[in-house]
Amino acid sequence: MYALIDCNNFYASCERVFNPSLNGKPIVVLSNNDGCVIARSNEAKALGIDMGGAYFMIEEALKKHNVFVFSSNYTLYGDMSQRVMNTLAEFTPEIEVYSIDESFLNFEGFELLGDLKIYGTTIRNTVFRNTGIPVSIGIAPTKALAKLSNRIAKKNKEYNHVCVLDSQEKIMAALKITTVDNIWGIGRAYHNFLLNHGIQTTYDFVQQPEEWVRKNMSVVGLRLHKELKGEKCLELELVAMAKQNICTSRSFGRYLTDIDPIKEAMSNFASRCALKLRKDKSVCTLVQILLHTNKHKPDQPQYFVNKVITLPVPTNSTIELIQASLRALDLVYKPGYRYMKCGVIVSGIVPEDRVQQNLFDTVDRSKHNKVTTIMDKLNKSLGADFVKVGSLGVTKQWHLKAEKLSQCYSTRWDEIIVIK
DNA sequence: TCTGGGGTCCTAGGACCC
DNA sequence: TCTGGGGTCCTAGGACCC
Repeated sequence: MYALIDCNNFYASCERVFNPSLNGKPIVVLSNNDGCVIARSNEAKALGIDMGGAYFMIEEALKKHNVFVFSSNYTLYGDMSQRVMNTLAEFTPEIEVYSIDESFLNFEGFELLGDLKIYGTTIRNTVFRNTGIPVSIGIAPTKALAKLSNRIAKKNKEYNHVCVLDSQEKIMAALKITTVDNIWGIGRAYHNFLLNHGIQTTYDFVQQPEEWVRKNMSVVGLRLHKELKGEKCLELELVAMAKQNICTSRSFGRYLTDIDPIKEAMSNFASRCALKLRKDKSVCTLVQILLHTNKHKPDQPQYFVNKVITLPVPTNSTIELIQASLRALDLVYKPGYRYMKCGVIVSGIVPEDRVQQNLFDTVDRSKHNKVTTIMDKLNKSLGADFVKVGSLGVTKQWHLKAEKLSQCYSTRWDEIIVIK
Protein backbone atom coordinates (compact mmCIF):
# COMPACT_ATOMS: atom_id res chain seq x y z
CA MET A 1 0.00 0.00 0.00
CA TYR A 2 0.99 3.59 -0.63
CA ALA A 3 -0.11 6.71 1.18
CA LEU A 4 -0.31 10.11 -0.45
CA ILE A 5 -0.14 12.96 2.04
CA ASP A 6 -1.19 16.33 0.67
CA CYS A 7 -1.26 19.60 2.61
CA ASN A 8 -4.64 21.32 2.53
CA ASN A 9 -4.59 24.70 0.75
CA PHE A 10 -0.88 24.71 1.54
CA TYR A 11 0.15 28.34 0.93
CA ALA A 12 -2.97 29.69 2.62
CA SER A 13 -2.40 27.33 5.54
CA CYS A 14 1.22 28.54 5.91
CA GLU A 15 0.03 32.13 6.20
CA ARG A 16 -2.42 31.06 8.90
CA VAL A 17 0.10 29.24 11.08
CA PHE A 18 1.77 32.48 12.12
CA ASN A 19 -1.37 34.59 12.04
CA PRO A 20 -4.12 32.59 13.74
CA SER A 21 -6.54 35.54 13.59
CA LEU A 22 -6.97 34.40 9.96
CA ASN A 23 -8.60 31.14 11.04
CA GLY A 24 -12.05 30.86 9.54
CA LYS A 25 -11.41 33.87 7.28
CA PRO A 26 -11.13 33.75 3.47
CA ILE A 27 -7.51 33.96 2.24
CA VAL A 28 -5.97 33.98 -1.23
CA VAL A 29 -2.31 33.83 -2.17
CA LEU A 30 -1.14 35.46 -5.41
CA SER A 31 1.44 34.29 -7.94
CA ASN A 32 4.70 36.11 -8.50
CA ASN A 33 4.24 39.75 -9.43
CA ASP A 34 0.85 39.62 -7.67
CA GLY A 35 -0.48 38.35 -10.99
CA CYS A 36 -3.17 35.78 -10.32
CA VAL A 37 -4.66 33.59 -7.60
CA ILE A 38 -2.69 30.40 -6.93
CA ALA A 39 -4.03 29.30 -3.53
CA ARG A 40 -7.30 29.73 -1.66
CA SER A 41 -8.54 28.83 1.78
CA ASN A 42 -11.82 26.86 1.94
CA GLU A 43 -13.67 30.06 2.85
CA ALA A 44 -12.30 31.74 -0.30
CA LYS A 45 -13.29 28.73 -2.41
CA ALA A 46 -16.80 28.93 -0.95
CA LEU A 47 -17.02 32.54 -2.14
CA GLY A 48 -16.55 31.26 -5.68
CA ILE A 49 -13.05 32.68 -6.21
CA ASP A 50 -11.45 30.79 -9.10
CA MET A 51 -7.96 29.36 -9.25
CA GLY A 52 -5.80 31.29 -11.70
CA GLY A 53 -8.00 34.38 -11.83
CA ALA A 54 -6.15 37.63 -12.65
CA TYR A 55 -5.86 39.69 -9.48
CA PHE A 56 -6.46 43.07 -11.11
CA MET A 57 -9.77 41.79 -12.43
CA ILE A 58 -11.10 40.54 -9.11
CA GLU A 59 -9.45 42.98 -6.70
CA GLU A 60 -12.67 44.88 -6.03
CA ALA A 61 -14.70 41.75 -5.40
CA LEU A 62 -12.06 40.46 -2.96
CA LYS A 63 -12.20 43.74 -1.05
CA LYS A 64 -15.95 43.61 -0.88
CA HIS A 65 -15.88 40.17 0.71
CA ASN A 66 -13.04 41.06 3.11
CA VAL A 67 -10.73 38.46 1.63
CA PHE A 68 -7.17 38.56 2.99
CA VAL A 69 -4.70 38.75 0.13
CA PHE A 70 -1.03 37.67 0.24
CA SER A 71 1.86 37.86 -2.23
CA SER A 72 3.58 34.49 -2.46
CA ASN A 73 6.28 34.03 0.14
CA TYR A 74 8.29 31.06 -1.08
CA THR A 75 10.87 31.41 1.66
CA LEU A 76 8.14 30.73 4.20
CA TYR A 77 6.41 27.97 2.20
CA GLY A 78 9.69 26.21 1.43
CA ASP A 79 10.66 26.15 5.09
CA MET A 80 7.22 24.95 6.21
CA SER A 81 7.32 22.23 3.55
CA GLN A 82 10.62 21.01 4.94
CA ARG A 83 9.11 20.78 8.44
CA VAL A 84 6.13 18.77 7.18
CA MET A 85 8.36 16.38 5.21
CA ASN A 86 10.67 15.90 8.19
CA THR A 87 7.71 14.85 10.32
CA LEU A 88 6.43 12.47 7.63
CA ALA A 89 9.85 10.87 7.32
CA GLU A 90 9.54 9.70 10.92
CA PHE A 91 6.69 7.40 9.93
CA THR A 92 8.34 5.36 7.18
CA PRO A 93 11.81 4.69 5.83
CA GLU A 94 10.54 5.15 2.27
CA ILE A 95 9.25 8.56 1.30
CA GLU A 96 9.08 10.31 -2.06
CA VAL A 97 8.74 14.07 -1.80
CA TYR A 98 6.58 14.65 -4.86
CA SER A 99 6.07 18.41 -4.65
CA ILE A 100 6.24 21.28 -2.19
CA ASP A 101 3.05 20.07 -0.49
CA GLU A 102 2.80 16.33 -1.29
CA SER A 103 4.61 13.13 -0.42
CA PHE A 104 4.13 9.47 -1.18
CA LEU A 105 4.89 7.06 1.67
CA ASN A 106 5.45 3.36 1.27
CA PHE A 107 3.08 1.50 3.60
CA GLU A 108 4.02 -1.96 2.44
CA GLY A 109 3.46 -4.39 5.29
CA PHE A 110 2.00 -1.67 7.52
CA GLU A 111 -1.27 -3.60 7.78
CA LEU A 112 0.53 -5.49 10.53
CA LEU A 113 0.56 -2.29 12.56
CA GLY A 114 -3.23 -2.46 12.70
CA ASP A 115 -5.93 -0.35 11.11
CA LEU A 116 -4.41 1.93 8.42
CA LYS A 117 -7.15 4.47 8.98
CA ILE A 118 -6.00 4.88 12.58
CA TYR A 119 -2.35 5.02 11.51
CA GLY A 120 -3.19 7.69 8.93
CA THR A 121 -5.06 9.71 11.51
CA THR A 122 -2.04 9.54 13.81
CA ILE A 123 0.14 10.91 11.02
CA ARG A 124 -2.31 13.70 10.32
CA ASN A 125 -2.49 14.69 13.99
CA THR A 126 1.28 14.59 14.42
CA VAL A 127 1.91 16.79 11.37
CA PHE A 128 -0.63 19.28 12.66
CA ARG A 129 0.86 19.31 16.15
CA ASN A 130 4.43 19.70 14.85
CA THR A 131 3.81 22.27 12.11
CA GLY A 132 0.28 23.68 12.30
CA ILE A 133 -0.41 22.48 8.75
CA PRO A 134 -3.55 20.37 8.12
CA VAL A 135 -3.10 17.45 5.69
CA SER A 136 -5.28 14.91 3.91
CA ILE A 137 -4.23 11.30 3.45
CA GLY A 138 -5.19 8.79 0.77
CA ILE A 139 -4.10 5.16 1.13
CA ALA A 140 -4.38 2.59 -1.69
CA PRO A 141 -2.49 -0.20 -3.51
CA THR A 142 -1.00 2.02 -6.27
CA LYS A 143 0.17 5.61 -6.53
CA ALA A 144 -2.61 6.61 -8.94
CA LEU A 145 -5.22 5.09 -6.61
CA ALA A 146 -3.59 6.78 -3.59
CA LYS A 147 -4.00 10.09 -5.43
CA LEU A 148 -7.63 9.34 -6.10
CA SER A 149 -8.15 8.23 -2.51
CA ASN A 150 -6.56 11.45 -1.28
CA ARG A 151 -9.01 13.48 -3.31
CA ILE A 152 -11.93 11.62 -1.75
CA ALA A 153 -10.47 12.18 1.73
CA LYS A 154 -10.26 15.89 1.05
CA LYS A 155 -13.65 16.37 -0.59
CA ASN A 156 -15.84 14.30 1.70
CA LYS A 157 -16.14 15.46 5.30
CA GLU A 158 -17.20 12.07 6.65
CA TYR A 159 -13.71 10.67 6.02
CA ASN A 160 -12.08 13.13 8.44
CA HIS A 161 -9.28 13.64 5.89
CA VAL A 162 -8.14 10.01 5.81
CA CYS A 163 -9.41 7.59 3.16
CA VAL A 164 -8.26 3.97 2.83
CA LEU A 165 -9.05 1.95 -0.32
CA ASP A 166 -8.16 -1.53 0.89
CA SER A 167 -10.73 -3.70 -0.87
CA GLN A 168 -11.92 -4.23 -4.43
CA GLU A 169 -15.41 -2.97 -3.47
CA LYS A 170 -14.07 0.27 -2.04
CA ILE A 171 -11.88 0.83 -5.11
CA MET A 172 -14.80 0.26 -7.50
CA ALA A 173 -16.99 2.66 -5.54
CA ALA A 174 -14.21 5.26 -5.61
CA LEU A 175 -13.74 4.87 -9.39
CA LYS A 176 -17.48 5.36 -9.93
CA ILE A 177 -17.69 8.65 -8.02
CA THR A 178 -14.58 10.20 -9.58
CA THR A 179 -15.01 11.89 -12.95
CA VAL A 180 -12.16 11.55 -15.43
CA ASP A 181 -11.12 15.21 -15.22
CA ASN A 182 -10.11 14.53 -11.63
CA ILE A 183 -7.68 11.72 -12.45
CA TRP A 184 -3.99 12.38 -11.92
CA GLY A 185 -2.51 12.45 -15.43
CA ILE A 186 -5.67 13.46 -17.29
CA GLY A 187 -5.50 17.10 -18.28
CA ARG A 188 -7.80 19.25 -20.37
CA ALA A 189 -6.95 17.67 -23.71
CA TYR A 190 -7.48 14.06 -22.64
CA HIS A 191 -10.55 15.04 -20.67
CA ASN A 192 -12.20 16.42 -23.81
CA PHE A 193 -11.07 13.41 -25.80
CA LEU A 194 -12.57 10.97 -23.26
CA LEU A 195 -15.84 12.92 -23.04
CA ASN A 196 -16.13 12.75 -26.82
CA HIS A 197 -15.98 8.98 -26.48
CA GLY A 198 -18.65 8.93 -23.82
CA ILE A 199 -16.22 8.21 -20.98
CA GLN A 200 -17.18 10.21 -17.91
CA THR A 201 -16.12 8.40 -14.77
CA THR A 202 -12.87 6.71 -13.87
CA TYR A 203 -14.87 3.49 -13.81
CA ASP A 204 -15.83 4.04 -17.48
CA PHE A 205 -12.16 4.66 -18.25
CA VAL A 206 -10.88 1.41 -16.71
CA GLN A 207 -13.49 -0.54 -18.70
CA GLN A 208 -11.79 0.46 -21.99
CA PRO A 209 -9.52 -2.11 -23.66
CA GLU A 210 -5.79 -1.58 -23.08
CA GLU A 211 -4.99 -1.47 -26.82
CA TRP A 212 -7.41 1.42 -27.27
CA VAL A 213 -5.84 3.33 -24.39
CA ARG A 214 -2.31 2.64 -25.67
CA LYS A 215 -3.23 3.79 -29.18
CA ASN A 216 -4.91 7.02 -28.15
CA MET A 217 -3.09 8.03 -24.98
CA SER A 218 0.44 6.63 -25.41
CA VAL A 219 2.23 4.49 -22.87
CA VAL A 220 1.68 7.16 -20.24
CA GLY A 221 -2.08 6.71 -20.49
CA LEU A 222 -1.72 2.94 -20.47
CA ARG A 223 0.36 3.03 -17.30
CA LEU A 224 -2.29 5.15 -15.65
CA HIS A 225 -5.03 2.78 -16.84
CA LYS A 226 -3.25 -0.20 -15.26
CA GLU A 227 -2.55 1.68 -12.03
CA LEU A 228 -6.22 2.55 -11.65
CA LYS A 229 -7.08 -1.13 -12.05
CA GLY A 230 -4.72 -1.86 -9.16
CA GLU A 231 -1.69 -3.00 -11.16
CA LYS A 232 1.44 -1.32 -9.86
CA CYS A 233 3.39 0.48 -12.65
CA LEU A 234 4.81 3.49 -10.86
CA GLU A 235 7.49 2.91 -8.25
CA LEU A 236 8.35 5.23 -5.43
CA GLU A 237 11.24 7.49 -6.41
CA LEU A 238 13.24 7.56 -3.23
CA VAL A 239 16.24 9.47 -4.51
CA ALA A 240 15.53 12.70 -6.32
CA MET A 241 16.86 12.39 -9.86
CA ALA A 242 19.28 15.08 -10.98
CA LYS A 243 17.37 17.77 -12.82
CA GLN A 244 17.73 18.01 -16.59
CA ASN A 245 16.97 21.73 -16.76
CA ILE A 246 17.13 24.54 -14.26
CA CYS A 247 15.17 27.64 -15.14
CA THR A 248 14.92 31.04 -13.50
CA SER A 249 12.56 33.45 -15.19
CA ARG A 250 10.30 36.28 -14.09
CA SER A 251 7.91 38.83 -15.43
CA PHE A 252 9.12 42.35 -14.69
CA GLY A 253 7.26 44.63 -12.31
CA ARG A 254 6.82 46.98 -15.29
CA TYR A 255 7.72 47.21 -18.98
CA LEU A 256 11.43 47.53 -19.81
CA THR A 257 12.69 48.90 -23.11
CA ASP A 258 16.38 49.74 -22.51
CA ILE A 259 18.88 46.94 -22.52
CA ASP A 260 20.59 47.94 -19.28
CA PRO A 261 17.90 47.00 -16.77
CA ILE A 262 17.26 43.82 -18.78
CA LYS A 263 20.96 43.01 -18.43
CA GLU A 264 20.58 43.47 -14.71
CA ALA A 265 17.60 41.11 -14.56
CA MET A 266 19.35 38.56 -16.78
CA SER A 267 22.46 38.67 -14.57
CA ASN A 268 20.32 38.02 -11.51
CA PHE A 269 18.61 35.03 -13.12
CA ALA A 270 21.90 33.58 -14.37
CA SER A 271 23.31 34.01 -10.90
CA ARG A 272 20.31 32.14 -9.39
CA CYS A 273 20.80 29.28 -11.86
CA ALA A 274 24.48 29.06 -10.92
CA LEU A 275 23.56 28.91 -7.25
CA LYS A 276 20.99 26.15 -7.85
CA LEU A 277 23.60 24.18 -9.81
CA ARG A 278 26.14 24.49 -7.01
CA LYS A 279 23.55 23.37 -4.46
CA ASP A 280 23.00 20.22 -6.56
CA LYS A 281 26.77 19.79 -7.02
CA SER A 282 26.24 19.98 -10.78
CA VAL A 283 27.51 21.90 -13.76
CA CYS A 284 25.80 22.78 -17.05
CA THR A 285 26.93 22.78 -20.66
CA LEU A 286 24.20 24.92 -22.24
CA VAL A 287 22.83 28.32 -21.34
CA GLN A 288 19.60 29.46 -22.93
CA ILE A 289 18.04 32.87 -22.46
CA LEU A 290 14.51 33.96 -23.24
CA LEU A 291 13.14 37.45 -23.73
CA HIS A 292 9.43 38.23 -24.25
CA THR A 293 7.09 41.13 -24.77
CA ASN A 294 3.65 40.97 -23.13
CA LYS A 295 1.67 38.16 -24.78
CA HIS A 296 -1.56 39.45 -23.28
CA LYS A 297 -1.38 42.62 -25.37
CA PRO A 298 -1.77 41.42 -28.97
CA ASP A 299 -2.18 45.03 -30.18
CA GLN A 300 1.40 45.85 -29.16
CA PRO A 301 4.39 44.78 -31.28
CA GLN A 302 5.39 41.28 -30.17
CA TYR A 303 8.85 39.77 -29.90
CA PHE A 304 9.56 36.34 -28.42
CA VAL A 305 13.09 35.09 -28.64
CA ASN A 306 15.31 32.30 -27.33
CA LYS A 307 19.04 32.00 -27.72
CA VAL A 308 21.23 29.07 -26.79
CA ILE A 309 24.92 29.37 -25.98
CA THR A 310 27.11 26.27 -25.73
CA LEU A 311 29.78 26.55 -23.06
CA PRO A 312 33.31 25.38 -23.88
CA VAL A 313 33.58 23.56 -20.55
CA PRO A 314 30.71 22.64 -18.21
CA THR A 315 30.50 25.12 -15.34
CA ASN A 316 28.50 26.38 -12.39
CA SER A 317 30.47 29.62 -12.05
CA THR A 318 28.24 32.63 -11.51
CA ILE A 319 30.66 34.74 -13.50
CA GLU A 320 30.72 32.48 -16.55
CA LEU A 321 26.96 31.98 -16.63
CA ILE A 322 26.36 35.73 -16.42
CA GLN A 323 28.86 36.34 -19.22
CA ALA A 324 27.21 33.76 -21.46
CA SER A 325 23.71 35.09 -20.74
CA LEU A 326 24.68 38.67 -21.49
CA ARG A 327 26.42 37.61 -24.70
CA ALA A 328 23.23 35.86 -25.77
CA LEU A 329 21.15 38.89 -24.83
CA ASP A 330 23.35 41.15 -26.96
CA LEU A 331 22.75 38.87 -29.94
CA VAL A 332 18.96 38.99 -29.78
CA TYR A 333 17.99 42.25 -28.08
CA LYS A 334 16.17 44.68 -30.36
CA PRO A 335 15.33 48.22 -29.26
CA GLY A 336 11.81 49.55 -29.65
CA TYR A 337 9.91 46.78 -27.87
CA ARG A 338 8.27 46.87 -24.46
CA TYR A 339 9.70 43.79 -22.77
CA MET A 340 7.78 42.05 -20.02
CA LYS A 341 9.71 38.92 -19.14
CA CYS A 342 13.11 37.30 -19.40
CA GLY A 343 14.83 34.26 -18.03
CA VAL A 344 17.78 31.91 -18.05
CA ILE A 345 17.60 28.13 -18.54
CA VAL A 346 20.63 25.93 -18.02
CA SER A 347 20.74 22.37 -19.33
CA GLY A 348 23.13 19.59 -20.27
CA ILE A 349 23.52 19.11 -16.53
CA VAL A 350 26.17 16.71 -15.23
CA PRO A 351 27.67 16.09 -11.78
CA GLU A 352 30.54 18.48 -11.12
CA ASP A 353 32.99 15.66 -10.46
CA ARG A 354 32.43 14.20 -13.92
CA VAL A 355 33.41 17.19 -16.03
CA GLN A 356 34.98 16.59 -19.42
CA GLN A 357 37.90 19.03 -19.67
CA ASN A 358 38.63 20.99 -22.82
CA LEU A 359 42.20 20.90 -24.08
CA PHE A 360 42.06 24.50 -25.24
CA ASP A 361 40.39 25.91 -22.16
CA THR A 362 42.14 29.01 -20.90
CA VAL A 363 39.92 30.06 -18.00
CA ASP A 364 41.37 29.51 -14.55
CA ARG A 365 38.48 27.69 -12.98
CA SER A 366 40.11 27.10 -9.62
CA LYS A 367 39.95 30.85 -9.14
CA HIS A 368 36.24 30.94 -9.99
CA ASN A 369 35.64 28.08 -7.59
CA LYS A 370 37.38 29.91 -4.77
CA VAL A 371 35.36 33.06 -5.40
CA THR A 372 31.99 31.30 -5.59
CA THR A 373 32.71 29.15 -2.55
CA ILE A 374 33.41 32.22 -0.44
CA MET A 375 30.40 34.05 -1.93
CA ASP A 376 28.09 31.15 -1.08
CA LYS A 377 29.48 30.94 2.45
CA LEU A 378 29.00 34.65 3.15
CA ASN A 379 25.53 34.73 1.59
CA LYS A 380 24.46 31.72 3.59
CA SER A 381 25.33 33.31 6.92
CA LEU A 382 24.65 36.97 6.15
CA GLY A 383 21.65 36.80 3.81
CA ALA A 384 21.04 36.18 0.10
CA ASP A 385 22.99 38.50 -2.22
CA PHE A 386 25.03 39.97 0.64
CA VAL A 387 27.95 39.59 -1.75
CA LYS A 388 27.23 39.55 -5.46
CA VAL A 389 28.64 40.18 -8.90
CA GLY A 390 28.52 43.84 -9.95
CA SER A 391 26.34 43.30 -13.01
CA LEU A 392 23.47 42.22 -10.78
CA GLY A 393 23.07 45.95 -10.24
CA VAL A 394 21.29 48.07 -7.72
CA THR A 395 18.50 49.79 -9.69
CA LYS A 396 16.09 46.85 -9.43
CA GLN A 397 13.85 48.39 -12.09
CA TRP A 398 12.93 44.87 -13.12
CA HIS A 399 11.85 43.80 -9.67
CA LEU A 400 8.54 42.08 -9.37
CA LYS A 401 5.58 43.32 -7.48
CA ALA A 402 4.97 41.79 -4.06
CA GLU A 403 2.91 44.31 -2.21
CA LYS A 404 1.17 41.95 0.18
CA LEU A 405 4.13 39.94 1.39
CA SER A 406 3.98 38.35 4.83
CA GLN A 407 7.05 38.01 7.04
CA CYS A 408 9.62 35.25 6.78
CA TYR A 409 8.60 34.11 10.25
CA SER A 410 10.71 31.01 10.33
CA THR A 411 13.88 31.97 8.46
CA ARG A 412 14.84 35.55 9.41
CA TRP A 413 15.79 36.62 12.91
CA ASP A 414 14.39 40.11 12.47
CA GLU A 415 11.04 38.80 11.23
CA ILE A 416 10.53 36.17 13.88
CA ILE A 417 7.17 36.33 15.60
CA VAL A 418 6.99 38.24 18.90
CA ILE A 419 4.65 37.02 21.62
CA LYS A 420 3.58 39.78 23.96
C1' DT B 1 -1.19 49.76 -15.08
C1' DC B 2 -2.26 44.79 -13.95
C1' DT B 3 -2.74 37.90 -16.48
C1' DG B 4 3.19 32.93 -12.50
C1' DG B 5 7.05 29.91 -12.51
C1' DG B 6 9.35 25.54 -12.78
C1' DG B 7 9.44 21.12 -14.20
C1' DT B 8 8.75 15.99 -16.68
C1' DC B 9 7.88 12.59 -20.35
C1' DC B 10 6.55 10.97 -25.01
C1' DT B 11 6.09 11.13 -30.06
C1' DA B 12 6.80 12.32 -34.79
C1' DG B 13 9.63 13.80 -38.19
C1' DG B 14 13.93 15.29 -40.22
C1' DA B 15 18.86 14.78 -40.84
C1' DC B 16 22.26 11.84 -40.95
C1' DC B 17 25.03 7.32 -40.76
C1' DC B 18 26.48 2.69 -42.92
C1' DT C 1 5.86 -1.84 -62.91
C1' DC C 2 10.17 -0.73 -60.31
C1' DT C 3 13.64 3.21 -56.28
C1' DG C 4 16.82 -1.00 -49.41
C1' DG C 5 17.00 -1.65 -44.70
C1' DG C 6 18.31 -0.57 -40.28
C1' DG C 7 19.86 2.47 -37.23
C1' DT C 8 20.92 7.05 -34.12
C1' DC C 9 20.40 11.68 -32.69
C1' DC C 10 18.13 15.99 -32.36
C1' DT C 11 14.25 19.12 -32.19
C1' DA C 12 9.68 20.80 -31.87
C1' DG C 13 5.46 20.24 -30.11
C1' DG C 14 2.07 18.33 -27.17
C1' DA C 15 0.59 16.32 -23.08
C1' DC C 16 0.85 16.50 -18.21
C1' DC C 17 2.21 17.82 -13.08
C1' DC C 18 2.59 21.14 -8.87
